[in-house]
Amino acid sequence: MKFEAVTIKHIALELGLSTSTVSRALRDSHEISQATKKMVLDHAQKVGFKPNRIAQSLKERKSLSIGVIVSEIANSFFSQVINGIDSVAYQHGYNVIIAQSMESAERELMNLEYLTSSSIDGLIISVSTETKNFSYLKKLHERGLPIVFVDRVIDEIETHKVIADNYKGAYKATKHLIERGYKKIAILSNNSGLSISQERLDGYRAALRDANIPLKENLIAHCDHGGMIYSEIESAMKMLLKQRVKPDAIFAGSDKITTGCLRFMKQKNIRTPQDLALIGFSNTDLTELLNPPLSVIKQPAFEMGQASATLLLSLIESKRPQNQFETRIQSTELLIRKST
Amino acid sequence: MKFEAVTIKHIALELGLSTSTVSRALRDSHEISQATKKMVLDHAQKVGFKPNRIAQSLKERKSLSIGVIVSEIANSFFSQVINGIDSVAYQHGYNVIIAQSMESAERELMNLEYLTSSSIDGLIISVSTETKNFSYLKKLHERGLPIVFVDRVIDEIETHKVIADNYKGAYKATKHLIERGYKKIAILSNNSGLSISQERLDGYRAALRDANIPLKENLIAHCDHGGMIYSEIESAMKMLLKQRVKPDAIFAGSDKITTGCLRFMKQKNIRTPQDLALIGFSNTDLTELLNPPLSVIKQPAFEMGQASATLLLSLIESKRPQNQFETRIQSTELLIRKST
DNA sequence: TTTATTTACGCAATCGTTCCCGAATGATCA
DNA sequence: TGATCATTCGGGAACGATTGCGTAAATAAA
Repeated sequence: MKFEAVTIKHIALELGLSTSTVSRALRDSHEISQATKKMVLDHAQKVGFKPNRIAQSLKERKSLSIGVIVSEIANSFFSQVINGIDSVAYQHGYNVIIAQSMESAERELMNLEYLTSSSIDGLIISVSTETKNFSYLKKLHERGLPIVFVDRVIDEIETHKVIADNYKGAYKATKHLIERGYKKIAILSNNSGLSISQERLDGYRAALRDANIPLKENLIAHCDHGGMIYSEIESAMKMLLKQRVKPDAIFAGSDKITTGCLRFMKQKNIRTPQDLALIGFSNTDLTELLNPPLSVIKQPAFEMGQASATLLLSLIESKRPQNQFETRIQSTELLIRKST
Repeated sequence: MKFEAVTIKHIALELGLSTSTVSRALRDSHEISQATKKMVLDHAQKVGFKPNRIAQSLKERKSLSIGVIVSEIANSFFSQVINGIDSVAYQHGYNVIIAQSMESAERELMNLEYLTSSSIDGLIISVSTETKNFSYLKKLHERGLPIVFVDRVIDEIETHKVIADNYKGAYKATKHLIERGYKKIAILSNNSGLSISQERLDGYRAALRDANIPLKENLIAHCDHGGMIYSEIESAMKMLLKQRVKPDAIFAGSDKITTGCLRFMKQKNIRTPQDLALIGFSNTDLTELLNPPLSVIKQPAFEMGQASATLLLSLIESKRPQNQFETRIQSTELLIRKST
């Protein structure tokens, strides 16, 4: 069914003017008399005229909307990031079109193709765990699509990036565990292909090194799907707990993995922190209400969203191709609670 | 900076054809020879042609995108709803444009005006707590914009609606509390203007009546901003606990309010369930990991999203104005855990 | 009065696609 | 052989808004 809208043509017809005059009057052009302007404006108001944004987009060759691709909306970190993006975009009159990859490279590509068929002016993306082939993304970027990476970045593509200080965050978390007296600290990391995983792993390694604790490779586990599937957390944990040197603390690499760990421990009646301490990256605001209240590394998700939107808009609205790009590293927060 | 795209015109020029022929070839029209089709298709593939969706939208008078307005994305219930909407929209080739009202009627109106300036084909909305004046929404609907309400509906506008069985959910929760032996059951409801609040309050009242427990008006409190502001939960709780007949159980009316209550009790060292039992509507998947594990009424958020998207698409794609509308009531689930 | 200048508006092209008409071609039939 | 058709393609007008350019009328300057 049709939604009949008032156009500039209707107004022109009813007022006995040309469409150009009406358009100019609405845009407050200096070459239209005050009298005509008032007449047009009043009439437009009366009939509830709203300029057709699609026609404007076609004419102006921009859509005033930005695309956002994240792995999952229903994830506290990403929903907060989106919140930040939305707040900035909204202020600047931009629409936000959201798509989820669900950690699937295929869906990510489809979303990408879909969003970029001239319907977005720029893109903010946090790549999926599966993404290995980023040639399509790279091609888009080379053809001039403004892109900003947030959280999970691709080093090979040179553009603005907004990330949390994963290295320092992981370092702080590990150091905290060490200071608490834990000796056998395992890490349950996200997919190893992800930038964040590498950075966090580096932080973990550095903290151990600085404390002269030897790194044990078999205390490092990965969740290839970022904890999207509970069973991978389960099997990773089982693997870790089967080791000869059983870990006394777990450092979890993402929101989903952190809560997944806690779920696993509860199921297996593993007490926290007595049997096994737990700390992890997380952004849910419920961590202090959990049992036990979780020690976490919290990322400034909302601010990261804001920063990426700001950077993207500057890219979109800059007249000439940009080649100076910045990587904003935003600091994380260590919240110490009962689980460590 | 510009993102130069390949158009049908380029292809036509390079192949020595007219734009009409190219267009028809791409759309697999019967009046184009197989040879020409193949030539066009191959070439389009080669140069990476993607039809400009904006131009298509203008021509076809539809945008293939649907608008979604919720109070807040970073709320587990709504993010799950959006997830459901997205899954259906995606399958049908529709974009989802998301906007948040942040429980503000003003922002809701602005989003509405923005989204409807010919850039969406339909709307799924869950109104804000503040929304009292829905005349603009009604006008849009009368002018033919397909609208589906989800969760928080407006009775006065006749269209498809998707809600959870709030009445029965609240009834079950209250009955459960009664069966557990609680006598003085308070309800901390959402904004009283909201449909869901009324339905839940009705269920609460009915359960008390059926158990011959007199209803005490001063055990009913409201959070006008839906728990968006923590202080309103705090003051409501303080009010309830100051009553002469102190409640022994709290029934919380929304996700935010439920966790807000728990937060309050933790702060005040009120033990759950010994000092005060707690049950509430909630959709976070962390409730069982909380301290104590929370008994909750869980809504089928994802399915509600799917249903509303399905209904909206049927509305959009129906040829003639619809006047038979349905209200889908989806059943809730009572999850009993330690907090009651 | 004539010329120059400003003011206020209309014409028409444009953005990229789609689609209604024609029209040319070759095949088919009476 | 001339008429009828199906096939295959091009011309050009939309969709709604914007804008460069042209121009009539009104005003100012000479």
